[in-house]
Amino acid sequence: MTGFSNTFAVMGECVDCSTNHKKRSKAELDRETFLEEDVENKDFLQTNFQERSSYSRGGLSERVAARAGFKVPSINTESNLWSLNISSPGVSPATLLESPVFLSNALLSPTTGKLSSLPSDHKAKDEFFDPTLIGLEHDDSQPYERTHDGGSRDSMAPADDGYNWRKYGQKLVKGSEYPRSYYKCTQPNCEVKKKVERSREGHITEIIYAKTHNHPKPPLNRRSGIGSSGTCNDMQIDGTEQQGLAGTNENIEWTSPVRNYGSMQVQNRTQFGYGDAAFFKDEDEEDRTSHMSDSMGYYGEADESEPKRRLEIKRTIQGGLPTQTHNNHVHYPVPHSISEGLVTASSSLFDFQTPMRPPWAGFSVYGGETELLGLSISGLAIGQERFSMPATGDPAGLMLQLPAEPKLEQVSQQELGFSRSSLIYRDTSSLPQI
DNA sequence: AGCCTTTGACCAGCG
DNA sequence: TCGCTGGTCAAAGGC
Repeated sequence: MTGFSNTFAVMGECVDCSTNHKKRSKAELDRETFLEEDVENKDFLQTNFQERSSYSRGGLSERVAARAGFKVPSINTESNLWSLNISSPGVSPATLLESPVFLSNALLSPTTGKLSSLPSDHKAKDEFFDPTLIGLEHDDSQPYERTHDGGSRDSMAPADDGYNWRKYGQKLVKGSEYPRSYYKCTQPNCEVKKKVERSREGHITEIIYAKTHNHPKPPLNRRSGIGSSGTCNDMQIDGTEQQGLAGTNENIEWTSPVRNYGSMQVQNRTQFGYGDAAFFKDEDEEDRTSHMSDSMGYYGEADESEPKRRLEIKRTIQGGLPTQTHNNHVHYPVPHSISEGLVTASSSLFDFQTPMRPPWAGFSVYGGETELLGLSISGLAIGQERFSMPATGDPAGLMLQLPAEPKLEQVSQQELGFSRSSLIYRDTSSLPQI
């Protein structure tokens, strides 16, 4: 396996975790006020799964952001927009979104619940985790993406998410340090646009997508081929059925009705789904539970009976959702899977909120500055192995720095039982408990 | 030739 | 009505 860049980073806004944070707008302050009030709600996640109103206003992402310190993808279902704040020098967020690290359940076959594209041997696994394929390899000499024509242009290519974009404008937006670039999907009749903000160093600080693609991703030999090169395109896919599924991860073998369900959700909501609470609005809890499992592609072990699984995934829900354990030590559902499919995205949230998850399937964020150090990311559990990378934290920006070499750990099938392909943010035992 | 970025101008919404 | 702001247009030029 080639080495990982040590500059891979996921950075979000730190919500009032230090007094040295940058000045914030009134809207941000108002939001924080709202968030502080909401901390009183211990079951906020469950609430958000059941209450569309708060969810659709982006409350969930903001709450998660408030608790996790990350600015997570937010969804505005009314405007059909979502935004992502992410900084990844040399790694396009879009690539990250599609990488196995963030794709989690996307690897599950919606039909069988199995990892449809799972390599069967070590070599294959290593290849699968080739960081060049998932966009984690980073050349320090290229702090940002450039167009593939050798970087002769001064411009930086938009975050490559597999689609072709044409820049049609750039503007320095008030309140933003950096200019905002406007891109349109070059596909005829596709109205998808995105706004990208980059820092002076070329780091993408924000991406906002609008609307959804009404076409599959173009072939790889398109003009702009950075980032997605080989990411997910080597798997079988029913291309005719992914119409409307924005950025469908080609790792998924869409062969079940779940595909249609997912497609419907994406078309009606947002390009990158995150959670699916609204879908369950009019359903009773059991149905909701069932749909959750469907939507997230989780079908449990192959030898489990459907009623048993239903009863189990229900007990989960009824058992409460321990989302906050201490004042400053919080286990949060982090949107680790920010892939372009709602099926995947919805599952990620559920994975993180469930108390059924194995003990390592948590993500801790500490309120103090130094406590972030030592935070680790355990990645995609694949087959019998788990991919993990110790990370160091940047207290100011919540930047997680990954070491050169990720670590593959053996993971028992039992551990993998609940969510075998989920990316796991794990708090290490070395982290201080407050 | 085609596709892209750049960039100033224009437009629409809002207070 | 006016100014501000974000978003878009379109001509020019590069690759």
